[in-house]
Amino acid sequence: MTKKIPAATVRRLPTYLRYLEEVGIGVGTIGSEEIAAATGGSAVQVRKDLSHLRYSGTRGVGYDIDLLARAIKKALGLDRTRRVALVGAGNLGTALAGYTGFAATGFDITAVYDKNPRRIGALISGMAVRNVEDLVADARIAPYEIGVIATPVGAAQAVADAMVEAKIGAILNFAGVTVKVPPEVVVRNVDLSTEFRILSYYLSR
Amino acid sequence: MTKKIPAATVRRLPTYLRYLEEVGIGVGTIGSEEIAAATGGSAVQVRKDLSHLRYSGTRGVGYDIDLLARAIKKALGLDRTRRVALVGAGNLGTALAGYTGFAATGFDITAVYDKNPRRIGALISGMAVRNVEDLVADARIAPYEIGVIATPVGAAQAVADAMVEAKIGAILNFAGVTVKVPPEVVVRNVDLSTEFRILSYYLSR
DNA sequence: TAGATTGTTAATCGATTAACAATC
DNA sequence: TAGATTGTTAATCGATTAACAATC
Repeated sequence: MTKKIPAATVRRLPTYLRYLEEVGIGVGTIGSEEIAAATGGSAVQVRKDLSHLRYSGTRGVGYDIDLLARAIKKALGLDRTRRVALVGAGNLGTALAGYTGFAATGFDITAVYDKNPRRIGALISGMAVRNVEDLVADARIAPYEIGVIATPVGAAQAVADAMVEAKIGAILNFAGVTVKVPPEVVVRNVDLSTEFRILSYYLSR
Repeated sequence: MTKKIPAATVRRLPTYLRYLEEVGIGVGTIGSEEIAAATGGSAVQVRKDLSHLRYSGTRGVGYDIDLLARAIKKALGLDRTRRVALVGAGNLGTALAGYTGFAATGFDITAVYDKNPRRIGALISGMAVRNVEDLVADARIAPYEIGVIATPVGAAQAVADAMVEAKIGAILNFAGVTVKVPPEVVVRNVDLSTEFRILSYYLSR
């Protein structure tokens, strides 16, 4: 177990990494000023964030892009592939299943599930949609680490329960409703209407 | 201009409101304890958050659901409809355009844009996809307040530039890359790979 | 009045920023 | 050595929590 990284830093490290991947790994060095400009933060904050990593930059020079990217990956546990189960084969699920791009490597969406018989068996990104009732049994054979909920509101809690039963440790919930899970399961919620409403507040001032 | 609400509170108010809408407006009162349980926070935090509103609860009783919902809506500027322009008519854009549900009322996705000639003219949720080059001119006739970027990485900055030129004040960016906009434009970023990577950190400890 | 529950003040905790030391 | 840039310490700021007063 490595040293704990502050939550705010954990949220920003992926953005830094994404930028490093964009400029291209193995292309020399980069300064905190450039990373900050590209990711919308301040240079001090970038340096403070990066100070939690095992790797340090070189004063007067900057950070070696390759080594920095590796250090961030290591710190975020991105040095291994994680199996992902996606539940919900509607428009959103289809969009998520088709998600590629360099930043998505390391997350292997192994199967897509749905409960609608019309969708079960259909092909999405080359995968035949499976019955959500098979999720727990499938996980016994090959465990999932991450579950993605891309169902309508009404189905979300049942899906979360199944994911917990399948011993999934982290859930990404797009369903627009808070799901209840045991405290050891990590949940992140992404909801369009919540985002709109937050923006609305800042528009109105 | 009303009193400023702390950023952390602004992020949570939509979740409270969503829950109130779920239990049903006009059904009596509700306690901070129940709101906390349903939204995954603590009761003190709920009360502290709600103390920023114009409306106060009743000691010994709780909050009137109807009045509380109204007060949150008012505070978030949800007492009016906002026009939304969605750019990117792929899987994700289609999913977002089809988003409905009570929480989405008040955000009127008026038009969907794309730059791919094959998609222009196609129907998405009853709207004919328009050429993204028309965005600025369209906005001159009827302004948009919010822009949603649902394009691939490569197109995102150009779309953001067009949105700024169209005088859009708030952007919801699903493109997985940080876009540069003037400081008065509010941007929120939603990115699948970033979410996966954050979850990865918590899985690895 | 007693019980329930909100609202506020102060303390603690965590995050950001300023200032500057370190060192390539 | 001088210039550039990182890394750290301390100060400030903002968010959360504890304790309790207020009041229905």
